[in-house]
Amino acid sequence: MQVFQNKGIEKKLDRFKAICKDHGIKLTPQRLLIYEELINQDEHPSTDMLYQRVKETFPTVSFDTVNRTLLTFYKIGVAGLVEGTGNPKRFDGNLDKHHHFQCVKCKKIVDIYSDVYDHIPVPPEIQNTFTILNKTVHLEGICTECRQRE
Amino acid sequence: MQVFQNKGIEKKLDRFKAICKDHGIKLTPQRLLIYEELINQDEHPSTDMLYQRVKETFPTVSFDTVNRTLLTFYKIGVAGLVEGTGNPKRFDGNLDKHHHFQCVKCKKIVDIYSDVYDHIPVPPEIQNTFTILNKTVHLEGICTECRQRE
DNA sequence: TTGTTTGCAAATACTTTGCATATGC
DNA sequence: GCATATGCAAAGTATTTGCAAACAA
Repeated sequence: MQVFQNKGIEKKLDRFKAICKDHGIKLTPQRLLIYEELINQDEHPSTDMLYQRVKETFPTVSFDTVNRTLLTFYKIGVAGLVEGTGNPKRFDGNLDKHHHFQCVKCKKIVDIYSDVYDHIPVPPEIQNTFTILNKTVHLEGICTECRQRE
Repeated sequence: MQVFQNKGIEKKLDRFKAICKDHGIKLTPQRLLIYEELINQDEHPSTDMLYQRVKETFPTVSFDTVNRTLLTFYKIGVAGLVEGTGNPKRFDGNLDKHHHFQCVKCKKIVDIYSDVYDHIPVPPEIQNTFTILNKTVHLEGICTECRQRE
């Protein structure tokens, strides 16, 4: 089981390195570490959240590098950017097709996997007018913890 | 036709005034004007966009008041806040159930009305775990103008 | 070696807060 | 008259930019 998990990470790392090469982007230790920390998390971190983590193993890294790196990752398609109504930006290392639920109280974001959501149709008028690149369902509400806390 | 249009606006204004009263919120000329400008627009304005407009008929209004007012409107439920990945916040005077398409190039937001989208089901695991308050579909892509401009 | 990346610092953008004055109710 | 709202200014947070030194290729 452990082996499979590692295999998955190795695979992602290889893919990551390939994408960097494709984009003429250098493989620095900072970038590698930031990438590893990002895919290691499921809390959809902001730059600061990730900076705090990365600093632990790489104390000299700057907030700035983490931020620029995440934006670069987003641009070259190795990271996602979560939709929402507030600040700061929240990133997503999970590129498998999925959707989100966000708690309006604690701002927690939870991944939702749904075949139905993946295949909702694009209305024909839209299909013909725009080029659709992405399609996501966003659920909003109150999570169990916050409901109990009331 | 013109009459119907005005009637719709009158209706909204009445509803707006009622909601303000319910929330113990005073009806100031600024608020009234900001509300009118907001429902008069379909470009999902940011505070600044709306401030520019409001200033034309009310030159002494401050950016600050516009911003605070929009946030208040959101809180009492007379305005929506558009989901997205960037800044600044974009508001929405249209409270009819609808969804959005956003152009990744020019950031334009277009309303989408779809019965199918309005009725997508909530996955049972989610239904049982969280209280769902809102459910929207977000499409992203390239609009006609931006495609031609390439 | 060469062009990119980093870390730092400063600048900008966006949002929020505090407070005296003005104003709706 | 009283409590809230406004306008202003300042502070706070988030994001972006410029640049010299460091580094991957």
